[in-house]
Amino acid sequence: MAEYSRELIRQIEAKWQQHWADTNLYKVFTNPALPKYYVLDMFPYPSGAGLHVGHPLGYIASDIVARYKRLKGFNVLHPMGFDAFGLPAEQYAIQTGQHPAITTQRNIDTYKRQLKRIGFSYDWSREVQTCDPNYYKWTQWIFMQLFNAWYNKRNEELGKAEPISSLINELNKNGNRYIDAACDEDTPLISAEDWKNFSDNEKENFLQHYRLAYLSETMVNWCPALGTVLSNDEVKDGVSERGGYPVERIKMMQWSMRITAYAERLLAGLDTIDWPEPVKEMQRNWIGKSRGCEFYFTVAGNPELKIDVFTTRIDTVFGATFLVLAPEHELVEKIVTPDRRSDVMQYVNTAKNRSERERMSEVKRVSGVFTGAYAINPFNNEMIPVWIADYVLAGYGTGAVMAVPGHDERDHRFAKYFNLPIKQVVDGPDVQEKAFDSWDSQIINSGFMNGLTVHEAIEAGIRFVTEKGIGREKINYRLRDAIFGRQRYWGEPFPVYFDNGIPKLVAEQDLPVTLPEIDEYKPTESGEPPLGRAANWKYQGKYPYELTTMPGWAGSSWYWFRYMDPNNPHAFCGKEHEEYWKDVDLYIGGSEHATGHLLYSRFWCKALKDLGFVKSEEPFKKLINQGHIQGMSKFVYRINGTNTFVSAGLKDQYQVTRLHADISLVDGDVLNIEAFKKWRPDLETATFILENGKYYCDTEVEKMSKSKHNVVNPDDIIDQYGADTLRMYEMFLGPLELSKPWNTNGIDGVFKFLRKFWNLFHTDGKFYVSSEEPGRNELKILHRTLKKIEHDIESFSFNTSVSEFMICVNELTSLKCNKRKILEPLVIALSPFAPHISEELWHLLGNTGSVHQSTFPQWNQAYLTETTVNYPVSVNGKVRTQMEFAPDMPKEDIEKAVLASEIVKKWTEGKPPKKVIVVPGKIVNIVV
RNA sequence: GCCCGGGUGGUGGAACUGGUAGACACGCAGGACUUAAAAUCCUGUGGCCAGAAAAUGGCUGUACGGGUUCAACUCCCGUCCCGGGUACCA
Repeated sequence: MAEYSRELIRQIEAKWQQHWADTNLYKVFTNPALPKYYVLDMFPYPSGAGLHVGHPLGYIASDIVARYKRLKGFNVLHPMGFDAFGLPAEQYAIQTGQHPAITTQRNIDTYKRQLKRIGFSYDWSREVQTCDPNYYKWTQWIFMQLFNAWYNKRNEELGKAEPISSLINELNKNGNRYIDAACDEDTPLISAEDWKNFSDNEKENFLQHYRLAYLSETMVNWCPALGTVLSNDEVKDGVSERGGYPVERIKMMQWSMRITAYAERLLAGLDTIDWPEPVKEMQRNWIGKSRGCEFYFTVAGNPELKIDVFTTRIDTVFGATFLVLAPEHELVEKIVTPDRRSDVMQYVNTAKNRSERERMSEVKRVSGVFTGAYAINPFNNEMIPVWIADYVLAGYGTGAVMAVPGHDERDHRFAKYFNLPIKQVVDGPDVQEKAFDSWDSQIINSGFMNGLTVHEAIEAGIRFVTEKGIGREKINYRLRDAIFGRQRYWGEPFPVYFDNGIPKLVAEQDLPVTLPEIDEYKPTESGEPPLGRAANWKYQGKYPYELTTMPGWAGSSWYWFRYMDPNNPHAFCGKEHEEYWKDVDLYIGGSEHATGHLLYSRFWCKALKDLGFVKSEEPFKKLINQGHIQGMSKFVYRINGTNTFVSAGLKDQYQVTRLHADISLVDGDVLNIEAFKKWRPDLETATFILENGKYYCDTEVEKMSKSKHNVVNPDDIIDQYGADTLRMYEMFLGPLELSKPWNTNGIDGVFKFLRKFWNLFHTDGKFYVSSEEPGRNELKILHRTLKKIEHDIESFSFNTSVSEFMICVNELTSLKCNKRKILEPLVIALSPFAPHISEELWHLLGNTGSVHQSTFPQWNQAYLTETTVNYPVSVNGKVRTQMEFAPDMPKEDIEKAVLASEIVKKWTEGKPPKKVIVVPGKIVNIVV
């Protein structure tokens, strides 16, 4: 059994996977004596379709790093688990009545079976599942900590979360007069007396303005089809990301998370972590910090009515020719003049009822209405009209803007449409036809600002409003508080009950609040969430529980801590474990989580740190985004109204419908007609119009998904080539970060490489290695390879390490090298990439322990120094010849030798060189 | 529109802080082995040109147009195309 055959591979891989599991090879323990390294994959949602070849791409990379770090002496934490709450399982439950826990478990089993076949070095004893009550007990517990916390901006430089008790103390003493906290905009100012006189109900309502997890009436994205509320990032183009159902904006009592409290720290922290620049940039944009000025205009003839505006361009205030309020703005009612009232109210109503989708798709359409009121510009006392338009958003800034059509494109479009005046106040091209939006010009036509630069004028403007007492500098964020809940069954229940309408936390010893059984997974007839169906589901037998459940991101916002101490019944993570493992050294996952999971996780990590539960400010020190493996979809063409399919080249002659054909039915571009007919009952009677006796399909690169019938299952690749080939091939495909379509074109090359490697250890079909001393040449090959592999893994360039292995094996093969002293270190170096074949050869070499517990061989520069260096010699930048010189030969001598060369003389045509450049160890260039 | 990435042979891709472009692999072509095929092995393979052919040699070439430099896939300016993100954020 010496041939590296399919049968042998199957045996080797099964044998070692079993052995590794039996001996708990990858089990890891907290051990402060050893340096730690934490490599994490973004845990998957276990979908019913199983794993496809795209999933393992990142997992293979992280597994290579994990194994390599172990060989380098690190204590490596490399866990895997499942993000198991989610809508698909619930949708399936609604359709079939099957409990989502059952389907979820089944899917997890499939995933685990598939993952185990690839030979990952996960410590499965640390697996977490977010739907497991032992896990979500702690998700609930963290929610309780956030409910019991507020954000004190006076604590430390950028503020810090504190227990709610410190807020209550202060309220008892001084009311909220001296408090600077992250809280709702509409939080009233109260005295200690007011506070003490509040009823319990009033006290709780007041505290809700401050809690990090709080209940409030907010505008939410309600998706009637899914029966749930969606977060902003789950809505794409006005429809739900999952399913594509319409979404509307409605007001609803909702749990939210005060992530805005952390805006500044989330921003600042980005400079301390090694993440891809695009992801950091996305988070910066998402947080959307802008510095500006907030001040008010008074309403003409009604001086007690003040309209607050926010602007980043106070330097253009003399160019403001009208004000615009959001339709939802509370002052609209008060300022509208009687003659304009009916028009205004009509506009406000349509604007409010316009779905998000309409507003999105009509971004460029101008609409608005005049209120009849005028406001006074405090800078020049000019009266300017006040309008209402839905391009001003109620949720950002103050919900009102000063419109400067000369220097803002939206204001310009509006002014043009309604024929409002346009003033130029920044020096530059004429603004009547096009707004001029410049940050580095001079201010003109602007009273005391004349002659100042934009930046100087902004400072002057802020000073003006501050001194006049009508405004101040203001930092604004685009970031909104995160809605935390959904009207669904398959999620974590809140540890909350209602006592007289007041939300209260259950006692800690009553955790977890487990999901009750219900008869159907739909909302109740009265429109309550599914949990409303649970019979007699009351806290302590009398208090109603909160009926919504936590959103998808709850369980994933802290799971990396649970892996550190996964089975602890007394804490979400034991202190000693948390202090040892601290944070994730390497996190690999898709960039689609840039503004969701990765932002929420950073938020929870910071909050847990503030409250003293963990030590790290940032959860993930280094992040790599792996690219996506796309599918190659195949298409067939059915002639409309018939069951006849026409080959791709002839489709233009007919009216056809384009349909996906499963890729297993297509060989190259040629359809296997017999298999196609058996694919679905309706195709049995299909007829075909062929080209050259064959049916050709069209190909398109698309996302790999079940619905597109282009999924490649890793199991099939493993059946054919083995897990080691799959692993190395996925790495060989190209840089980890790149997205690429899956094709197996090159897989034979990788397979052949492994066989060649195997054959180095075998002579005439028998295992045989020689104990002869290796020659200089062999040692050079070995050490060059070790150096390159080490460098490539450290820089996450796995495709080039596979190439280097190939070069090495090609060279050793042509040298017929079978020397133990060369081959044994190579087995270790290869083991992170191809763990099974390496383990087998390691044992054939007579070793007893596992290769995965050996030590990565150290390369030695002494074997790599060359006796001569090959210099390319170029004349006027064109390489004309090669010359060998000793590595330490002085520049002058090289120059002389080069100029003496016949070939060089030929190219210089005897002319004296203008200049000779000698780059030591690199190149010689002669300029004539 | 704006913000990030990225454009290199027939294909996937390599090229360290500017220093021999196309490593490695696939595919393709030719050859060896074979009755034959598969498998395996060997040789060649960016394009154009010269050479009967080989050896060899020349020109050209990293999306396009400029520039900096002894030297540019790499740096700078402009244009085009592809991918991702974002979208009335005042």
